[in-house]
Amino acid sequence: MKIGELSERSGLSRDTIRLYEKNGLISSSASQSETNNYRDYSDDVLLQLRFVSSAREAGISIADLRELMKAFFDSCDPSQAENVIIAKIEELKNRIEQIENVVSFLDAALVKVREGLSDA
Amino acid sequence: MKIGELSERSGLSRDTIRLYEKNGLISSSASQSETNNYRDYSDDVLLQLRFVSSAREAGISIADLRELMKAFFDSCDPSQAENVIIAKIEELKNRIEQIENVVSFLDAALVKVREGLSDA
DNA sequence: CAAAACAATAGACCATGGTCCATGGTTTTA
DNA sequence: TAAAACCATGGACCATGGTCTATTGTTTTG
Repeated sequence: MKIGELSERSGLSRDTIRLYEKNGLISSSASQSETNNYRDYSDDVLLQLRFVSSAREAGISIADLRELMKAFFDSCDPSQAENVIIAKIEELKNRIEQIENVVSFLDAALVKVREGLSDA
Repeated sequence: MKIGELSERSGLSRDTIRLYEKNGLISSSASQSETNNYRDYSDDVLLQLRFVSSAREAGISIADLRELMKAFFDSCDPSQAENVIIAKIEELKNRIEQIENVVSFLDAALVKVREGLSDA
C-alpha cells in the first residue's frame, strides 16, 4: 500500500511515518511503477506501526524502538536479539515500578487532602 | 539552604533546579542578607524536589508537575486539588497499563525468538 | 484533458527539557 | 586581602519527536 493508506490505517501522519522510516523503525520497497518513486508498504509494516505507536505512547524512545525492531526483523544473531528484548523488558518493568511509586505518593497525598477537607 | 547545597542534596543540577523554580515546581525566598540576592530554599523544597525528580523519571511532564505541586501547596480549593490528583493517578494507571501491554508484546516476541533458536 | 488528490524531498519551525557559557556580583577560605 | 568558590541572570545551544511548507512530480477522477 502507499503511504496515504498506511497513514489512514495506522492513525499516524505521513510525516510521522516518514520520520519513523528514516529512523529505521520500518522499511518499504520501491513501487512497481517505474514512472514514480513512490514507496510501497507491506501489511506487516502496518502491524509494526501499531506496535511502534503503542510503544511510543508508553514512552519508549525512537532510538530504543530502532534497536527493538532491528532485533525482531534484522538480527543475524538471534541470541543477541533475545538479549535486547530481555533488557528492554527489564527496563520497562523498572519504569512501571517508578510510576507505581509516584502513584503511591499521590494516593498518600490524596488522603491528606481529604483529611484537610473533613477538618474544614 | 542555598542552591549549591540543595543541588548537592537533591542530585539535581543548579540549572535544573532553577528551571524547575522558573516553571513553578518549587519556590524560594530571598536570603536574609541584604547585600546579595541569593535565594533561600527550605528543607521542604528538598522533599518536593525528591518527588519531582522521581516523577520526572517516571515520565511526568513539568507542566503536569506544576499542576500537581500547585494542588499540593497552593490550592485555595482543596476539592479542586483532590480532582487534580485523582486525574493524575488515573492517567498514571493508564500509562502503566500501556507499558504492560508493550511488555506482553515483548514477552511474546521473546518466545518466538527462542523457538527460532531451538529450531536452529 | 484538466483539476484535484497524492507522493517524495528538503528545510524550516515548534515545544519540551535540559545543559553550557558569559557576565558581574558576593562569600569563603587560605 | 586575594584567589577560589559560589550565586543570579540571560541567552545560546542541544537532542528528541514531531508538524508544516514549498517544490516538483505522478495519479486519479470528473
